[in-house]
Amino acid sequence: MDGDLRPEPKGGVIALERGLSLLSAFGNERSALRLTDLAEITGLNKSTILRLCVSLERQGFIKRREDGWFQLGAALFHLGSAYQRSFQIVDVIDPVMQALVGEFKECATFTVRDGDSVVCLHKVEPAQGIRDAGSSIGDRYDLNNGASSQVLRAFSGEAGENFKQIRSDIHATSFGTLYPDAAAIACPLFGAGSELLGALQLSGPQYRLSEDIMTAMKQGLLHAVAGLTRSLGGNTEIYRPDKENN
Amino acid sequence: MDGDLRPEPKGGVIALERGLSLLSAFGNERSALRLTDLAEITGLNKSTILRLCVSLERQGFIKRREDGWFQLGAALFHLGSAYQRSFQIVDVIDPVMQALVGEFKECATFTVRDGDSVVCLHKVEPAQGIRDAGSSIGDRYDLNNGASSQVLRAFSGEAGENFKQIRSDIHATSFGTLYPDAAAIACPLFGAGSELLGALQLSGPQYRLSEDIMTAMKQGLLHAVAGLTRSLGGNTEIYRPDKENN
DNA sequence: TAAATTGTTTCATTGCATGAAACTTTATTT
DNA sequence: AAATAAAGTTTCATGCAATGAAACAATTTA
Repeated sequence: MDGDLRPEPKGGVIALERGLSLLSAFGNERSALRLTDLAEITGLNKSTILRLCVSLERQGFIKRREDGWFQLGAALFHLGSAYQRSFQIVDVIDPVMQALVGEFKECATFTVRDGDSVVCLHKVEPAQGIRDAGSSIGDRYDLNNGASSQVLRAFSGEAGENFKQIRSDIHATSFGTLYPDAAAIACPLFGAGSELLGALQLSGPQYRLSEDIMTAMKQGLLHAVAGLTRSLGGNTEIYRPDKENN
Repeated sequence: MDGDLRPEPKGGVIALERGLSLLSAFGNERSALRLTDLAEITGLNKSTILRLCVSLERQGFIKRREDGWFQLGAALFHLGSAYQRSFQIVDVIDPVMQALVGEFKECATFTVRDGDSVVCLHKVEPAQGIRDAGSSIGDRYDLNNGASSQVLRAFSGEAGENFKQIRSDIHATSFGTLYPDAAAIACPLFGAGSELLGALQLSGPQYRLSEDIMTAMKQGLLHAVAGLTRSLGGNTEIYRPDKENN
């Protein structure tokens, strides 16, 4: 990073992007940063950072602790929650996910597609013990080969034999794709207009997920999704395995 | 609003604050806004908004749909989640809150103080039925007279007879304070350094919360909090009803 | 005590954010 | 369908405000 994030294509406001880059500096694990850290990460001049932070703090996007460390502000949490709430689905699927987790004692995640990335909108974890600690709420990563990503890609109409297969199976599985000893199974959730809303996934350590259990999970997921689709006003019989963008 | 949000005190970056004000425009219920809406709410010139939005979108803080409507972007959700995660407590208290909700079939909320406002960091709702639909995750409001606020104020050392009482009771109740037919009971949660972390609250419709039940809830809460305080490395006997800032 | 690191303030320079105006597109009214 | 209104977009001259080097203060390390 060289702090030279002047809008490449054109248009845009440099000062704003610099301010946003300060916020994004917190996105990776570190929950508190010092002025110097921010300068290193963003490549901005310290004077500039200080000035930008005055504005960020005034609007609640950042908070400077008494010891001088910077932290994210409550405004972000507020807006982040608003973002999640804008997908009204979450409230509806939460109980269903709770039930699935209760039944299978494995993690359930609900992800949506956002461009070429995946956002984990919701996650329900089993009470305790070894579990999939992969993606957690709020995570955002590029589409990959995990079960959920596969589903999201397949039902966005991506071309390819495997995606065709996933569309006709109405589910995808993955074994050790992202984490060597994890396995997952996912299926799509459709809304009223038969449009893809997201992917519902169950995942856990491979050694616990025998073929029998995976089959049971598949049925559990498909059943759950059928119920959801119905309560979301969609038609349960809308899978069109042949639809494919080219 | 007149769009004239030039930094009052001094310092700060106008362009940045304008950009942030665009984000904040979504904070109140409306999950999608048109250009004109944004112009009305923020008082900014449409050209300016468009330019700012280029940057906001480039960094994922906003998303413009194909139909031209603006929505919050995934980056906010990501950072909002990071904010929540920075309070490591949430993971620890969630199972406890789940248990409380399971036992009493009423809503549990965990709130923290942020300056003169309260942020709802976590909420667990009973499976179904009538329930407290008051504050939900991500909400942020001024300190008020609800049970949680009272607790947060009392254990921040606020002066006053009632706060003194709350400190010695180690809990506060409220009946119809915020919503005419709701009632709530809350108690403080302390961390390792005996510092106030936040308030844990149970709330529901008054008609269901008889005196007996409130007593049971009080015991449930105090028991839960004692366990939490222990697992957070704190001393269970740290309540100092006499400590008071003046 | 010196040296190094981090945080803060100032200020002259000019880069870039700005908004009016002109224009296109979409909706609403007649 | 024509006329009108409303919403969205692009352009560009102007001057305001964002900038970063430098000087300074406050800390930490040697």
